[in-house]
Amino acid sequence: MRKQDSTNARNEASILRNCGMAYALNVIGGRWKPTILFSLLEGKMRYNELRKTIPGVSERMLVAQLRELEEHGLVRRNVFPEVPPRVEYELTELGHSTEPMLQCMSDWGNMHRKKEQVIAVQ
Amino acid sequence: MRKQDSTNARNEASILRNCGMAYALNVIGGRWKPTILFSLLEGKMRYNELRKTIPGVSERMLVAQLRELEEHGLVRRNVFPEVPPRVEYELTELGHSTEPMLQCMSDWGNMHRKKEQVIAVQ
DNA sequence: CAGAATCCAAAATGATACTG
DNA sequence: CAGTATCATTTTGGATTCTG
Repeated sequence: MRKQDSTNARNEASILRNCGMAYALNVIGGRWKPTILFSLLEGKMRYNELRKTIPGVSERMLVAQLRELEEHGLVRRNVFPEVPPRVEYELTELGHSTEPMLQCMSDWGNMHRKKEQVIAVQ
Repeated sequence: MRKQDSTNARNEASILRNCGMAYALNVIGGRWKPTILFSLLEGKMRYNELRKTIPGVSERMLVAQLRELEEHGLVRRNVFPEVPPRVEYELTELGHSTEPMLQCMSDWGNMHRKKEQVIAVQ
């Protein structure tokens, strides 16, 4: 087996290996989604309540990301027909299945950031 | 304790809870970094070899992301003084510490994508 | 080979004002 | 309250050419 062959085989293996990652990034990637999901792990929340847990997010972005999460089946949106309106967001079962992944990310961040720093998104 | 108080307390707790996440997103967030790191978990690689394991990445982006990962101390860049040049990238100890997090992401992706789909980045 | 430099297009994000 | 709509800005990405 020549060197070239083993290199190509390794590349193909890596590409395949990266599939799951690519899918995950597609669904929960981006600047806001992990934080949104992580907040919702605490339980259902109304729109403005959720927004307050995520410093720096704009209304536009929060709504857009919530819609994408809903499309991908991670988040359920409950609209109550009241005045003033009330909308609650909560994780679906699929949404809850991201917990280990999100917890890993959060743990890693807490482990490696300087203890004193309080990091806000961005 | 009024409702408002408990809501505020919950928000502050969530904001703090999100710090680690925010830090993690800052360091390994973005479209390419998780895939780059995940590929490098396989071992050190030369620039073009690494590029082949990540379909869709441009030279410009790959270099830029590698530089940022280097700045954050996750990746080491070894330049060999040869002609033609050889540059090898490998994870530092800090880089390796992302393995559980990356593995979680990849596992989640593999678990939930349709088994037949082969997902390329983007 | 491993990039740097340049130019441009497209997408993501932000700020603000407005509305059912 | 929970968004929309609009516009401005930033970031990201791609294509191409060039170089030690």
